[in-house]
Amino acid sequence: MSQKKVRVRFAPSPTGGLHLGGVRTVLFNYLFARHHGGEFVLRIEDTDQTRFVEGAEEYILECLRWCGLEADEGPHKGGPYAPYRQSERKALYRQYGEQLVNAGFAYYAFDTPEELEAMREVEKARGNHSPQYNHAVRKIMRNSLTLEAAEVKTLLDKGTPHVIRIKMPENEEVSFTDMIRGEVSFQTNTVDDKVLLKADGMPTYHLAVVVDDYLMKITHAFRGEEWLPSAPVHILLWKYLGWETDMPQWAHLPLILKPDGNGKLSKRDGDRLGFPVYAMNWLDPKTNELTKGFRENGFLPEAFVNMLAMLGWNPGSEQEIFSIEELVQAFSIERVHKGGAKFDYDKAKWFNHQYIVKKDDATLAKLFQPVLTEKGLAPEETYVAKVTGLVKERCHFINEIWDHGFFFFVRPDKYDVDAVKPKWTPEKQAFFESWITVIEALPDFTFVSLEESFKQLATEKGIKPGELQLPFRIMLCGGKFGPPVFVIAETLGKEETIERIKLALAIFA
RNA sequence: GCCGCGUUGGUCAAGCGGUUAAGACGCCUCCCUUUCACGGAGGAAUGACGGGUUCGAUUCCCGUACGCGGUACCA
Repeated sequence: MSQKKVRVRFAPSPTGGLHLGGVRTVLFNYLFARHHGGEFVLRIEDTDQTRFVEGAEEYILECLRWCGLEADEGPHKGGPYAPYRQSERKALYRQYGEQLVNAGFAYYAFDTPEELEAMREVEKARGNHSPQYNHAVRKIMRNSLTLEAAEVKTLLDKGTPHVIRIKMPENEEVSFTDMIRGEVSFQTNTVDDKVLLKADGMPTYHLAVVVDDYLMKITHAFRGEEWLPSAPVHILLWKYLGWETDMPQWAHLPLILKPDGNGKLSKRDGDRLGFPVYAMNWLDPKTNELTKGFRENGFLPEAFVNMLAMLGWNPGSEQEIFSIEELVQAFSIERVHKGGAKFDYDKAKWFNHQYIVKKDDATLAKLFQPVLTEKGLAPEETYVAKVTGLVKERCHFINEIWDHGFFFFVRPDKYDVDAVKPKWTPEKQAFFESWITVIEALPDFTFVSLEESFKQLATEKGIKPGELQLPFRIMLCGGKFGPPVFVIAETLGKEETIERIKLALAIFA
């Protein structure tokens, strides 16, 4: 066992919003690094210039910040292995491609896109379902393996567009031990000669990921399961570049699947089923299309992170609610489940509810403030906090504080009269009229004294207090909801309570 | 098609050769509350299929099925 310091990396390509699954990959990286006292680096894999999206990198950074999963090194703060954007490391890669060519592990290929297309057509016509540029095909294409050395030199000297491809060996088995799946192996014959360096001089993911993981001294590489099929290319590259002993340990994370049916969860599913898929709102600068995020939907980052941790990983105990510190403590990559997990929004809501209930009222009130502001309301902070404390038990989201407590801020604009009228009597009307005078004179306006006087007067008038409580609730809230009535009254205060009783009495009569 | 990975209730999942096959979400019933929620007590519901190996398979092996992923000068 080497004693190398653990270094992991999250390497997104900045092409859009950050998906749930991406955040989970970040999380697992982060937890693993912290658990082992290692470092977590953020590397931007922007080698495909045609897919560059304005603002995507900033968005990713902001997501990590919101989730509390910030990287120790990255384009935002530099570090000993800067730069952390592959586009800024462009000059680095070519030498490794050439080293590979010189060692006979790779070759120059001059085929034009048209020639490639023609080859595929021919292959398809021959019944080849998905033509590959492989050990057989490379023998009939235009590359440094088939061309005369002198011609290759001329072509190169003239600056002819070309790529560098890996030369996959024939009849070999490549295997490695995945931290989650155990031994995984591939036959090299089934893998094609992947492009390593593109005609524009940029490396492909395949080259860049191994060069940068090596240069950045990455010890453990976690990525989605969709990368498993190209693992043999990467393994071979580590070997061919002579870095085999420094190769990181791999772990291919299971996918997050859509709740209904099968397949990878996509933002489309979110739109379709009515829940967010991205961490935060993402506005596509090209299409102007807005994709909803967990943050804007009223999720607390701790809840979001906790929920994600339990999707594909479990501690082996019955504990489900974990602070980030507890996660760091408990996390182990071996306990990551192999199979994909269907995303369950109801469970996500449950997690958020747990955290809302736990969170202190003042903080919650602050997060809720924007909703109030948007409605043109500006109640006192302490009042908002008090209300929040009263209703949070029934909220799954921050925004729901309004749904469950709006009547603390505005008078009801409609009443559930159907719940009152059928059983309304002049006696009940009289009860409330006289109770107003009773509470007006109350020395203290607390839910205890309110309830006492309410029940006492009801008994005096020969009405069961229970029959009066629902009408009273509707007077204050407009409907059958909310915290205990007398607590509502106390919170509203004497004046407002009396006013609402009078207003409602006029309607009930 | 080919290659790879996977498969325990509706969902997340524990288990690592002998269990009444945990727990959570959701659902249902009841209690609490003359609102709703929280809380509490119950309930229904699970090892894809077929072969082995074994005294004994959810657990190990092999097939099959199904699902997913990959099969680009995208990551």
